[in-house]
Amino acid sequence: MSSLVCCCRGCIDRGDVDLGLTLAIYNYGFWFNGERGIVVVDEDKPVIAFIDVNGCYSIYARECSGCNTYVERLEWILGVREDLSGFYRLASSDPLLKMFSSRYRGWRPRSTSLWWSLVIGVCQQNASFWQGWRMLYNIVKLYNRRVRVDDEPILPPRPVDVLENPHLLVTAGTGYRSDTIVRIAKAMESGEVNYDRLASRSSIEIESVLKRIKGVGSYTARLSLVLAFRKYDLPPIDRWLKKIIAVVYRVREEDAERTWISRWGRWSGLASLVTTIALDAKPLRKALERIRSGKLVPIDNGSPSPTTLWRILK
DNA sequence: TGCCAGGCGGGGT
DNA sequence: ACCCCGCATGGC
Repeated sequence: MSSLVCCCRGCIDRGDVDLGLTLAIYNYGFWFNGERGIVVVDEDKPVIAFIDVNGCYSIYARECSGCNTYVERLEWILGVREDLSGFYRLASSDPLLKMFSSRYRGWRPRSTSLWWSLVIGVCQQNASFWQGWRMLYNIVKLYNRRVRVDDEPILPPRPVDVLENPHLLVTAGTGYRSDTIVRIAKAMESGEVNYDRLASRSSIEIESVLKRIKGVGSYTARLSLVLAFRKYDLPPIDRWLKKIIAVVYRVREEDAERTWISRWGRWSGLASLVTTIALDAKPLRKALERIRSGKLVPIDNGSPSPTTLWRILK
């Protein structure tokens, strides 16, 4: 287990970003407790940040040479410099997302590593929201990668951890998806897929490279564009969202993607993610009921959803 | 019990 | 370019 030392403390200028929302949504209790979040700044070294909802952070690493870089990366992960005014301008007149966008304006997507975004996508394949996030939770808990800071926080497994003990993926309930996760781990380890090399390329190019991994299709690759690259021009559209688009905008399902992109433009991928939050990632049937009754913001009745996950799975 | 769920690839036409 | 099926698993 790595022992980490505190490299730097400070407070970021969070502007109008609501770090409470940003840290809470789509997160687990071991990485956010309502006051303070743990952000993995660099999975490999590793570098982690503790950050309070007020923006004050401390960054831990094995050695402290690159502290300014770490702070910049922390800000990028939290999206505090990201200008979403274009998205909100469109959302303010959108029948599906205007309610969410006016009440959750301070939220930003929280980025993950490329590796972890792909694992997230694979766990969502052909499964419900709850099943997928439960799998992901099991993976983190079973690999139990820890670093030595006062309370030994848990980190996601690295590709190498998964390759050392691939069978734990099955124990985690990923079923046939485990082979895909292993292939992703190999592609990352061999350098065949590399974040820094991809980051400067276009979304279409990144998608096509990621799709070379068997088991990674459009949906998973595009979810990575959103979560790992903060590129939103190619939206992840699964059968859930496709159906919702068809109903809300009264188009044929085959026209759903075109409709979505022409409506949201460079914000399409963000709009996809926001839709899942606004509808509490309910299964299709219930999501459509929610739309019919106009309940287009998260409802906290204690049941599992992107906004309540952190209070349930700890 | 049997069916479905926020995909995907492979095999058919 | 389609259509269709199977796929591990867990929830209902």
